[in-house]
Amino acid sequence: MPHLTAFEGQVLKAASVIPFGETRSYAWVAAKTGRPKAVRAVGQALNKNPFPLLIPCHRVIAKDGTIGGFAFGVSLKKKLLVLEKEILKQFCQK
DNA sequence: TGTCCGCGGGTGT
DNA sequence: ACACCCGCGGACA
Repeated sequence: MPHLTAFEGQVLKAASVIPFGETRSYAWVAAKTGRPKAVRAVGQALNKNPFPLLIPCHRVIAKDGTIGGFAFGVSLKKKLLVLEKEILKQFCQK
């Protein structure tokens, strides 16, 4: 747990709470941190993404549903979202 | 849709 | 203290 600022901690915390197969907006995360207008700062925090494997940062997308960006590539982010969606579907069927 | 501006926090200088 | 970066959001045309 490298030196994270309080704000970054809040962001990561909020992001880690996002349920599997679901998505939230940057504004949503920002609201969770108590800084509703700090959406850009949220993006920066997620971009740094100290724990890519622990934080579902790919579940955080823009409010209009578009992918803002992703540290490992937007295409991968899309794939991950689709993949989770598919997996979730499998669980519902079986 | 496309453009523009305000926004908060982190980091470098 | 200042400037610049950033995975945004909302307003407006």
